[in-house]
Amino acid sequence: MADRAGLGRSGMREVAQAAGVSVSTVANVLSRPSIVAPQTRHRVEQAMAAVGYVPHGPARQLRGVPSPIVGSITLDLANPFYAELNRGIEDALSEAGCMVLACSTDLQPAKEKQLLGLLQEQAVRGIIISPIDPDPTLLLQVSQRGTPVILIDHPRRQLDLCAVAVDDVAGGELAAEHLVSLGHRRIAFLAGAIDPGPVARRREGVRLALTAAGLDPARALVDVRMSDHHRSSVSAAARAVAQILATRPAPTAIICLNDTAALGVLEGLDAAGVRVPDEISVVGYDDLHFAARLSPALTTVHQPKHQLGRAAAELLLDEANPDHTHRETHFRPALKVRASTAPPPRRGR
Amino acid sequence: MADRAGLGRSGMREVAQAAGVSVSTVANVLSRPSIVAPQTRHRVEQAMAAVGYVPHGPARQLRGVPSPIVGSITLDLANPFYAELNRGIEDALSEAGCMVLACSTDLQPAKEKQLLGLLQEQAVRGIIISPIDPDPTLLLQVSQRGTPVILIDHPRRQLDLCAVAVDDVAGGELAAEHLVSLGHRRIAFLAGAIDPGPVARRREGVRLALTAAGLDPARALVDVRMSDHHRSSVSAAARAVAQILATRPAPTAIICLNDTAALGVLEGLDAAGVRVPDEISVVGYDDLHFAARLSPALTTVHQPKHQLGRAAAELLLDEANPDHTHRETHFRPALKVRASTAPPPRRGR
DNA sequence: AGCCGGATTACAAACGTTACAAGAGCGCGG
DNA sequence: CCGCGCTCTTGTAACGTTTGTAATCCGGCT
Repeated sequence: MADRAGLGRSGMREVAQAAGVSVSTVANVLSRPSIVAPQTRHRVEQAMAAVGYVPHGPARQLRGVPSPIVGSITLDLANPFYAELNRGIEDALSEAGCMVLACSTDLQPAKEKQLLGLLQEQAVRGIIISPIDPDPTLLLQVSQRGTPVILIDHPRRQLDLCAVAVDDVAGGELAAEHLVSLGHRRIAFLAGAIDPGPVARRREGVRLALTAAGLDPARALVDVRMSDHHRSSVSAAARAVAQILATRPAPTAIICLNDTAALGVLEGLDAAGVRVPDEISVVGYDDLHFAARLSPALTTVHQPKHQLGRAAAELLLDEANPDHTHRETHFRPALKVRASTAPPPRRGR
Repeated sequence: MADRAGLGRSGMREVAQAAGVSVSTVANVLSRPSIVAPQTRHRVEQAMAAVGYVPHGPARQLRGVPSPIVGSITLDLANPFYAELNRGIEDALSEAGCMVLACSTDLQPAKEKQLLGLLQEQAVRGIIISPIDPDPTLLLQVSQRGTPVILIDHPRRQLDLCAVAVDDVAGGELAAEHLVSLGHRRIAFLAGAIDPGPVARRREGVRLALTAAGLDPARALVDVRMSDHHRSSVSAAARAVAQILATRPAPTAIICLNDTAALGVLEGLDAAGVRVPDEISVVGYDDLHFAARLSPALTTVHQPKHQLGRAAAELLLDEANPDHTHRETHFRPALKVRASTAPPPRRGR
């Protein structure tokens, strides 16, 4: 009766034996306690405690119970943006007794493909993905094979999948409109070596805003790319600064693909002795915790990271619902104006 | 023969039928291809592609194949420290085809217990945990029941478990010695509402260093605690600043439990018009990406976050090894001196 | 005393996979 | 021409659950 922990795992069989009942009675205690006589139930419960019974999830899955595990495929789970996103997913899932299996692709389509395979094999409840591969056929296949897929920040077109997104074009527009209204006429857009969809759309938003302001994007917009060794994105950005400073005519503002890159940009500008925002303005993207505390405080585009994850998880959980229909949840970005942006310097044409 | 994706999942039975062989032959193609005649093998492989076969992990597990899933239980996966840690875990695991199931306890022992249960049920390959509950018996039980447990930053004593740790006492000492050598004689230690082991040990390290310097900890060390609504740790810290500033005699330096809190402290000091480091010095902990870019750049204690996770995952993977012996991997913290620390102001006694 | 119904509990099959033992087919030497 | 050994394939049982159906027990009724 005491807590003698049998070594190794014990299953219903051991419990049944210890309680002097059949395996199915043990099963009944677990899944339909009401049909078991109270006395028997107690005996079985005591036996479960005595042998240290832990139900075996995989076996249950085999019998059709859905897995409590949800896969999350992002570019990098250490990136604070995705870390917050995953946390939002986790919070929504935990209310349903589910958990996040967090995976990083490091922008490599091959890795993404491999992860999709692994997750399918695990028969997860579903997959939430920020796709790097623009081709959606694989995702559709996964979905058709029975693993629900929720897209994050991917243009869904008429795909038969659920999605959550924040409007990246609008985000780019916000940043550019702000700079234009301050008087900037030549703006650098700093991106990585490869453009995930969201970054490309932000650039597109910038382009649209410039055009709308009567500027010629071909002149007003300077494209800069970092050599993206994914982990050291801070220092890569610092190196990109040199390139921007060497451009003629010189941009008077930089829009960065995210706050982490902006961090590196500020560092690089500081090292180069260029003052922000007096000599050049800097805009970030994401509004991470530290953005407001940088020197100078970073003007950036806010994204509802936690809510985004939560919404994705909620859509995923709803897929179990028999009358579920695929749909899309939208969020709007918001500009946070802080100290890193100001009118361009006078001599800056 | 074409890629007609059957809706829903298909198993070996469907493959066998499509290839005109028995289920066991399909199984052989998968697990011991060499014993299958090349011609048959090709036929089966084509059939697998045709029906879109995906192996069913849980069923394999039932037959004894270990799960590729590893649980990671930390205080908060959105916290950059743990996000980096998880990334280290993921990197080591991915080399072995494994994945991280990332969970947050939010400092609640009850949640930790619940997660341990869920992970056990999933029959994960093992669990890597930064425990909040100081009582190790539950963890030992989990381990005895067949789920390997790796501790992170937990005093292992003679527990029969693997562990990785960075020496928190030494970290506290580093911070305090630095401040003492600058001339500080009254130092505030800012902690959360509850102390996880690591924070308590850092405080202990500070105390030891002060004593070693001939100071009386009862006078030289001021304990301050934040009301810890876990998510808004930045603003909670800002509020704690008021409390510190009101203390008499006034501390001339603050050691924060982590960089995130330091972020809030800098913000609060800024709002209160107190200059750092001229009027007060601030030391962080963790050395997160942004620490070097704060204003002023934050002096902090560096922890090898990624390596810590990697080491934990490697220990866990080694548990499968038949001649595995439980052991401990140690790391040393390192002080990063930057601009947020300086000698105390003159009048500050 | 035999039978019935309700309340409990037991049996058996199935989920998708693996591994072992056993079977089928075949060429070769005796 | 038979049987042997070889290669390749298949049948079968088992992993720990769940679930539908059958079996058992009981008291009460006729």
